[in-house]
Amino acid sequence: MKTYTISEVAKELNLTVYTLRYYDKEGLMPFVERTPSGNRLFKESDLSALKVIECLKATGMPIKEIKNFIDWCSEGDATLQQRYDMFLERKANVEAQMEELRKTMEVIEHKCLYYKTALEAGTEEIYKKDIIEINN
Amino acid sequence: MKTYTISEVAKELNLTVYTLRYYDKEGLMPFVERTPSGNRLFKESDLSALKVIECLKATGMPIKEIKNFIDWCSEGDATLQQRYDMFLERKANVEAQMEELRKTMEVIEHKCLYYKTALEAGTEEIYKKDIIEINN
DNA sequence: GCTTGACCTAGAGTTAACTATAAGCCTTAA
DNA sequence: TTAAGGCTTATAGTTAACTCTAGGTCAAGC
Repeated sequence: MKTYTISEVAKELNLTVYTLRYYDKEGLMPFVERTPSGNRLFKESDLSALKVIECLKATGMPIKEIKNFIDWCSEGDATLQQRYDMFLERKANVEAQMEELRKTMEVIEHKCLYYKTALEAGTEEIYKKDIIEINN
Repeated sequence: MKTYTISEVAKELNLTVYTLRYYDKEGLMPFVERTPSGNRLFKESDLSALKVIECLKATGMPIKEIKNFIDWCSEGDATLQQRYDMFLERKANVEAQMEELRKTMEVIEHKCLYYKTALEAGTEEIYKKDIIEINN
């Protein structure tokens, strides 16, 4: 069975070895085994789990909450409902973030137009008396 | 002309007065005037500018870079191109964030399904030998 | 056998973005 | 005229998520 060293995993997941050790210290990787001399030995399934952790991080979840999830995973079937609820909550959260980004994008695009027009005119003075722009 | 105190602005923009003073200290609000006794006095146009600042923050722009933009604004027409370029860059950045969120959402939705199925079965053992899940 | 390089831990340092405190100044209502 | 409430500054503290350093172990190649 193929295994990986910490620096291979770091490369693969675009993280640093510092970050991986930090995650371990925070209890995010209780599943990673060691060689007889104490080096971390990552399995394929550990890589998968780390990808899920990265995904949860991408939703904006703080590490302490990710740790709760990992703990639930270790507890087995008894925590299936909590974990399901957590992912539903994450889903709602990501939807809200997307909506916020869409609104942000609207303003940014408006500004792009604003500056495009100003650049063509050579000045933004044209907007200074423009009530519409003032409300943006 | 209607003006606002710092706490009115904080309420309006869902920020704290601490945050507003911090922004001021960081040079994000050189336009805000003062009363004779030294209190900040916000105009409508200051609120608009703060909303643009909030928008830039929502794109993930660090405060120091927002300060650069504010400085450019003070320098007038000579910096129109820089400001335009900056907004184009922000736009690309937000698009990338949206794409990343979409990918994240796919994984989260997959996980929601996973747990829904596991809950219905009462166990996640059904997945333990499932090669497909291991690669997620 | 000894050097090199990758790994280990514990713990200190960094950074961004707040968040709070202390001490003090105006204005206003009792 | 004095007490309260909202403002001011300077500065210290907090938090999350790293990021780095020091000092050490271990396995492989010369």
